[in-house]
Amino acid sequence: LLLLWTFCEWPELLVSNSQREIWKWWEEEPKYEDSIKWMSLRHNGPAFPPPYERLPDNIKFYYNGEIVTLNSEAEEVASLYAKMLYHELTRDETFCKNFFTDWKDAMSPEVKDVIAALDQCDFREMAAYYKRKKTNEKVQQEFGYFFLDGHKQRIGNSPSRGKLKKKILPEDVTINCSEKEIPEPLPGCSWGQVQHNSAVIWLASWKESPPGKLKYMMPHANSKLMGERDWKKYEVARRLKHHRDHIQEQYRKDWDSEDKSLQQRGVVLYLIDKFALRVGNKTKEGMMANTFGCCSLRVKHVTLHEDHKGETKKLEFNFMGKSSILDKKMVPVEEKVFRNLQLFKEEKGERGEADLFDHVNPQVLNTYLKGLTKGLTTKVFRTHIASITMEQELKNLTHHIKDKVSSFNEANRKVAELCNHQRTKPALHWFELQVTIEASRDELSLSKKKLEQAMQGSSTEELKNDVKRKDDELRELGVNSSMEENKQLNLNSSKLYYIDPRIIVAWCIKWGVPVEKIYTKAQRDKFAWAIHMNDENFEF
DNA sequence: CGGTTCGACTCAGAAATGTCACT
DNA sequence: AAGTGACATTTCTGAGTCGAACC
Repeated sequence: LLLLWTFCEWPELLVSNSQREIWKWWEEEPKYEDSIKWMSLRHNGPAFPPPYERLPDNIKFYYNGEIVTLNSEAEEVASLYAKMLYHELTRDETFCKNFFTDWKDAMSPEVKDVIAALDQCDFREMAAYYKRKKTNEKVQQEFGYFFLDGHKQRIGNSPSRGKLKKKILPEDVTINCSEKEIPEPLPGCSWGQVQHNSAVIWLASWKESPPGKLKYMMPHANSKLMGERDWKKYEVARRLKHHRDHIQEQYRKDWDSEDKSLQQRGVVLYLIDKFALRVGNKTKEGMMANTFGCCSLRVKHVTLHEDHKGETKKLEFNFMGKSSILDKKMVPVEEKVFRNLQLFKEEKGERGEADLFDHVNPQVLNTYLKGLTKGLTTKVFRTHIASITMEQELKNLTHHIKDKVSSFNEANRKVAELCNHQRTKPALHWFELQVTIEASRDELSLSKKKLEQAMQGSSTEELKNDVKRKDDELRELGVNSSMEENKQLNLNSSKLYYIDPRIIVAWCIKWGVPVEKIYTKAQRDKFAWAIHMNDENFEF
């Protein structure tokens, strides 16, 4: 399960330093059908890092205190572990066990005989070497480009490095490009497959092994291919306003339906329409914590409060959502929804583990929604509600607050709250903390020593205080290391994925706020289409 | 034909990196 | 004037959605 290398830097070949061409694709008439994504697509394929370089002679690996010379492959694998020696993961039993098993496979028989336990291995010299090397080298991480219909475009994610996965070779990679524009693989290698599929936008793909999931090399967010989709996404979300009344009317009727699946669909749709929940596909039941969305909610995730704090009919959500972020909130609901939920829970005998909505699933919902208007699916509601809310909040807040940027952030915060976008304040890294504690302990013992020496002499009061203070500091560090994580709102996700940029651009023009105050460089590139439209009167 | 898996995107917070004011 | 530390921005890649293929 080891990935020795994976794709990383892009060859500089195609990178020119000349001024960046701005392709105003949003001003052009569509030249081909929706289902065709490109006419020509040229790129160099993924770049592979150079082969492994052996450690210099002065850097040793020790087993049980003795120098052991590893064979090249075993050393390469060891270097992966050494590089993350001070990462919390190296304390994880399973991680170490897996690593050790895989590492042994890479060892020569002689080395294998010697190395019997991971905890007798001393990687510290190697770790120090790589830490030095990393800071010295300052690897130039230049992004690559590809050519779409003759225009230069950036490539998106440069896939992971240094993770424990299988080595990816050109033979594992499928290239997607124009005919006659096939990139050169590494000398002596060949691509696994080459295809010319203009119905998709990816440039290269490969299977990650494990877990066998497909990975893609995709265009950058600021490219035409991605921007176009983004624009389209907001257009669909915008159109929902013409259908929302009808949808609401319909689901209110469905609450009274004799048909269980209609009745449940009605309630689920209400929850999605009111509280911007995700649809909730089935998630893989592995060792990972199960997460939930609207359709997959269990009985225990919803608590009904008949009379909560003097108000009536409140619903309490409490479940793990996407990325294991806790969704916990108390919301008012309409009488009939309340009664229906009560019924659904009773039907399952209040068994907490039972599925609350056992007669609907995401496919059923989307099939229904697609029938109402083209492109409508459940996730559109989140986009729609977020954008509508932003527009409304901006209208309400901007007049009252002198600082326009703060009022913007305030509106943004409301949307983030709605979408339950959280951010975990990172606790001090385990290792860094250990180092700090270690240093602190050294200081303390030094002070103690000084104190002892001074005992013979006179003025020891100051030194005594010093010892006491340092002792307290050390104790404090110990407490902080077990500090509980504290959750805060994260405004970035909603800004990047849910709020129509044209709303923001219009607001900027109206209040004379430079777009630069709101969007970062990368964000301005991503939303170039919206910024260039420059429509002050835009209404979502 | 209903459920499950697969392929292709789309969204997610954390980690890594950059910046800037202050020593 | 190089370090440092708080905060901002960018990168990374896992975790969702959803239509289509498969069975």
